[in-house]
Amino acid sequence: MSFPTPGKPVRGSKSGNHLMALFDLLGRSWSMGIIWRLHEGPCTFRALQERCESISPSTLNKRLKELVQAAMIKRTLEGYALTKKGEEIFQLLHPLEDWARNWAKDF
Amino acid sequence: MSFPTPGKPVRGSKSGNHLMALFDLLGRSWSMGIIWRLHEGPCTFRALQERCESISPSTLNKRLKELVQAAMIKRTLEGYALTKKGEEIFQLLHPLEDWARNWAKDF
DNA sequence: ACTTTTTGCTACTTTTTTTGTAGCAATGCT
DNA sequence: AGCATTGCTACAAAAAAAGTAGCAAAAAGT
Repeated sequence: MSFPTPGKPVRGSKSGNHLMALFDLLGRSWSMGIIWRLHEGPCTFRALQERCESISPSTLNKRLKELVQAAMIKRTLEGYALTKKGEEIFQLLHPLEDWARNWAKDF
Repeated sequence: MSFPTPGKPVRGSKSGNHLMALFDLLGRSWSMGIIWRLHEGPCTFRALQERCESISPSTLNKRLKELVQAAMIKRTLEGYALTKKGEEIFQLLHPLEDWARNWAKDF
């Protein structure tokens, strides 16, 4: 199993532009949700599945493998956890929360 | 055609948590890429298709309709363009570019 | 006014992703 | 030993995305 690798063709860039590779990775179902939920703390596969409310084990497994390969998630004695890079991505996504709150008002 | 609406069930939240709705929307293929490319300036459907390098018209059309409904994109005399909200989202995504550059070094 | 080009799609089929459900092997607890 | 929990895998079904062709409307050119 592979993940959208910078330097290889990805969605949005035949030459594998790094940003497009990142968009391809984060733009898969549940990617951002998993990172978000994992930030609450390391946890087991099954617990993570529950945090996500409705993810199937097959999808969770696939996404986890990709994110591990992409160095955003690692396995620890306490289960799956964000790496330093994963934590950084979380911090970059963080501002979306407030923005989304505001955005939601219009619906 | 509908988009992940805050307040209604979305991927990651049965109650439609606004952030999960946003993740659902942005986490569809090409969503972030389209926003990114549109920031270069308003343009026509066909031109946007070329900016995206490899998007199919059916997917582009679907994504555009969703993003228009989500108030991130509007139609103008010059073609499709980011709205104020779309521009804000772009600004929030912007830091990902530098991060991705760095991340890419490890592959 | 009429031809040509460009534009914004739609229609349709194929391929890929995601979902949903069942369940099994490994580990740990009692 | 027996039972519960964990981390998955297998498989089928549904949904999303890709790929290709082409048409109707508008714009541009002559």
